[in-house]
Amino acid sequence: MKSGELSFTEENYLKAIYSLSERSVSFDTSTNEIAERLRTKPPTVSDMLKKLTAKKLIAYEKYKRVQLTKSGRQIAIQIVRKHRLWEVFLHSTLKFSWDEVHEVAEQLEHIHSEELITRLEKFLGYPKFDPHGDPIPSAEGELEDGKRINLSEVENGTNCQVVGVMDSSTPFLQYLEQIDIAIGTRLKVVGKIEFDGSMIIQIKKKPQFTVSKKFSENVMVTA
Amino acid sequence: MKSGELSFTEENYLKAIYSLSERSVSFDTSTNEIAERLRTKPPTVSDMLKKLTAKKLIAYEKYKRVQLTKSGRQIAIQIVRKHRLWEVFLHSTLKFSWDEVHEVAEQLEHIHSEELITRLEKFLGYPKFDPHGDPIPSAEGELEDGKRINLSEVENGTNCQVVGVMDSSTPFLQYLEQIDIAIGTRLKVVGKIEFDGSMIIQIKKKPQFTVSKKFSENVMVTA
DNA sequence: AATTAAAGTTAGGCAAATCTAACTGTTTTG
DNA sequence: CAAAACAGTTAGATTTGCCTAACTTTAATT
Repeated sequence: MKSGELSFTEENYLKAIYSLSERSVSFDTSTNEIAERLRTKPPTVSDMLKKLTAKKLIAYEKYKRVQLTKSGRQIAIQIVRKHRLWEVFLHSTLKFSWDEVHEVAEQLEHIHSEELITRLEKFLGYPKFDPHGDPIPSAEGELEDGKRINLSEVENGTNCQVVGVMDSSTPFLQYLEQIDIAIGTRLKVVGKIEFDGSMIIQIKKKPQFTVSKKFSENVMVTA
Repeated sequence: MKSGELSFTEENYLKAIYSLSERSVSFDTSTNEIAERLRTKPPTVSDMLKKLTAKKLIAYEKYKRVQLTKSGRQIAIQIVRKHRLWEVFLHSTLKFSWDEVHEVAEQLEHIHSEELITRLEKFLGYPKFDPHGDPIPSAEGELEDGKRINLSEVENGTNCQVVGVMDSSTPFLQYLEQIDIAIGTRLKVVGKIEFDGSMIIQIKKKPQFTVSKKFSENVMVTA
């Protein structure tokens, strides 16, 4: 391991602390939560927290809750970025299904090479969201949270990108597949029908088609 | 690490033993050679050799030389396979140069996922050689050593794939680039000129062109 | 063949990451 | 508010991979 680089394990701790903190009001988390997330035991976490404190990656005092420092968060975000870019690669390029990508991405996210990620991102066409619809941080760590809105709220003539669904029933997913819409699909709203809220949509240069209000209300997009 | 899976370190030892053995007449290697290859010290190697012996991955007796067992070699070959497929990915897909791919592939080769390699190989179009012209073992561990011959020896009307060069001077490499020939390029010999040994070549559906005998003698291909 | 040189192995130790068992602090609650 | 429950830490052991120093075996050389 090159000097300055973190170990696989340290990176996993930062990632866990990051994601647990994000889910909390006070942007912090606890020893036990981390232990549970990483399927390890609290004493192990206690040890690591001391180590990460020494490296100034977390702000932590005995018996208190844990928060990432600015540099700790920066590193965590870079790992998330790598994880999500690899997920896009696995899904879009290698045709893994949505649910198969995570495990492998967990390994790939720890590959150390700036250049690799830069080129991978370029190859993938600078995607903004992973196959689960979660946003991909930029190289600078910016989390563009292009507010996710309902397709039904998109204005006429606007381009948007599909980032998730509200309904994950089989019929709905099959319908999506049939009309060739998936996470990441970019589409344009070319018309709306006042009468019943139907929408006319265009994908790339394919023929336009119409979807119902019920449909568009179940698709999440970002501008 | 899932049970049965080898650690990063163990995999590196097998790979080192494999490549050092291949280069020897008796298909074996020594403690010191391994230590040097892995930039570690002989006692460390001694320890690991005991461990690998216990796992029946190597045939080894104290103070004697080391050989891989059948299963050890099988595993080593799979690692080589992964390494070379990743090299192709880095070079062909992500446009890394020939000399940049190795370091990153050293990390990627240890990702554990059969499915990943299966899909990666398919995506890459089942390449037979890596960017350095070394053969890629099949999923079954077969090392197709489609004898590398001189392009000048290829018969009229035969398809072949470029696997290496004899000359690596800048002018030659620049010429290769200019006429769009790289490692992995598939081409067809469509004619030969008796007079001076020139060759008429076709790549995919591009226009045919002629190369000199001096040129074709410096290109290695496989049938 | 005896001695030196080299190759290889033990012994003992260290650091990282993990565990269990026992202890200490904090929180909840009757 | 005291006691139980929970959360968190320390202590001490284990495993893996690595090291140096000292020893042993094999090989080379005079």
